[in-house]
Amino acid sequence: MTDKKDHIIDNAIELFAERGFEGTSIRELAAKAEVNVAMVNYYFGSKEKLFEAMVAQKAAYSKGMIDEIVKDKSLSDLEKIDKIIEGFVTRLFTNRKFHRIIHQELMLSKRENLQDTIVNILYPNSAAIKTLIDSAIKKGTFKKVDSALVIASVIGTINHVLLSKKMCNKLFGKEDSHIPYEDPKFIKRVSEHIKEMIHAYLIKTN
Amino acid sequence: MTDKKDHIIDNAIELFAERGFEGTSIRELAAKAEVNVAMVNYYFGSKEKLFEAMVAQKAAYSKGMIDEIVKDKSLSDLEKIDKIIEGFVTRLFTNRKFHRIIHQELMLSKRENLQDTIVNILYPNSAAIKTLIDSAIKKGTFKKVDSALVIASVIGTINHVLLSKKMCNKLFGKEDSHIPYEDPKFIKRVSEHIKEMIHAYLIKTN
DNA sequence: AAAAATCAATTAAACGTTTGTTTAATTCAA
DNA sequence: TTGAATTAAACAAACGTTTAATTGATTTTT
Repeated sequence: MTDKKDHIIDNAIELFAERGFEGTSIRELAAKAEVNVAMVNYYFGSKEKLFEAMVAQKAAYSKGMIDEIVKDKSLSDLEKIDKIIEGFVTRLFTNRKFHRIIHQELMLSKRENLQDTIVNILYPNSAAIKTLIDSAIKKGTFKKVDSALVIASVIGTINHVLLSKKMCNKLFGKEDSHIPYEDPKFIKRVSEHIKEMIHAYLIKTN
Repeated sequence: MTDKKDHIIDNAIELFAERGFEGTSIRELAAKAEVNVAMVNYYFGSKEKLFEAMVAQKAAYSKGMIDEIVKDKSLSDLEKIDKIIEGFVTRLFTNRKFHRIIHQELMLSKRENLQDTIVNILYPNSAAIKTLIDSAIKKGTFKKVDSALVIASVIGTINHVLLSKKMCNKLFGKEDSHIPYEDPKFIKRVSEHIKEMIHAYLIKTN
C-alpha cells in the first residue's frame, strides 16, 4: 500500500533530520517505523532510492506560491516582496525537518545527481525574487542593491533560525526549553523582522 | 610527531567538509593523507577523538577579535558593527571548510557533548554583538530592532553564501565555474552588502 | 459455496562488504 | 638496547541488501 510507503518516508524524515543520511541505518529506521528491515528495500529498492522518493514526495512544499504572487497585478512590488517573505517563512518553518535534510545534502559533495535535483526544485524560488527585485530597481522603485545577496539574507536568516538549533536556543534565551517553531507568534516575529529589514534596505528615502 | 597529527587533521577537514563525518571512512582518510589506517587510532584514539582534536585545534579561528573591537573606545557603535561584520566575513570565508563541518554538526542531534563544546566556542561572538546592539538601542543611537534576529541575518547571510554551494553558484551566475571565495573582491562584496543592509535597518532616519 | 490457485505482503535468516579498531610483528632512529 | 613509529593482517560489529519461506487476502475454478 502507498499508505505504508508514506509511513516509512515520514519516519525517515524524522531520522535523517536528526542523524543525517549516512548516520541513519536501515535497521534504526525499520525499528522506528515498526516494519521489517526488508520492507525498505522491498518498497524503495535501496536506501538512496528511498531518499529520492522522499525528495520527490515532499518537493512540492515550495512550489507554485511565488509565481502566483509575482503575477498578481493588484499588488505593488513591495507588497509582493512582503507576501513572498511571509510565504517562505511559513513554509520553511512548517517543513523544517525536511528542510534540514535538504540543507545537509546541499552542504556535501556526495550524490551530486540528487543535489542537482534539489537545486532545480529550490532555485526557481530564488530566481523569481531576483527577477522581481531587479525589475523594481530598473523601474526606480527600489534602491540599487545586490539582489543575489538580498536573497541570501532572506533565506539565510530563516535558515539560521531553523538549522542551527542549539545556537539559536541560546540566542533566543531558550536554553532550557525550545524555540517555539510551531508558534504563529514566533513565525510572525521572524517574518516581521525580515520584512522590516528588507524594507529599510530596498525603499528609497528622499 | 605533532607534525603528522596536523597533517592528518588537515586532510580530515577536507574530507569531513565534503563527505560529512559519518560519510568519511578512516580508510579514505588514511589513503588521502597517505598514512597507514592504524595511525589515526594510534595518534587520536578513535574517529570521534580525531574530530574533537580537530575542533580543539581550529576553534581559535573566531576568538578574541570581537572583544577587542567592542572595547575600543575610539570607535562609534556603528563603526564597531562594521568592523565586526568585516571580521566575521573574512574569518568565516577563510576557514570555510572547517566552518562547514561545524554547521553539519550543529544541524544534527548526534554527539551532543561536542555540540555543546561548539556552541560554547561560537556563541560568545553572537552574545557580544547582541549586547552592543541592545546598549546602542538603549542609548537611542539605533532603532528598536530585534537584536537576536539581526544577528541571525548577519550570520545567516554569510552561511548561505558559504554553505549552500550549488545553490549559490546558480544565484551568482557561476554555474560552470565557482564562487571565488578566496577573491578579496568577492569577500568585500559580501561584507559591503551586509553592512549596508544593517545600516539601513539600524540607523534612525529623521 | 467450497476448494484451489494466485500473488503481493511480510518475515527471519543469511549474504558479502565495509566499518572502526586492535593486534602483533617490524622498522628505525636515539 | 630501548621505545616510539609504522606496518599488514586480523577482529568483531554493523552495514545495506538479498534470499527463500510463509502468510493472508483476493480471484479463479470446480
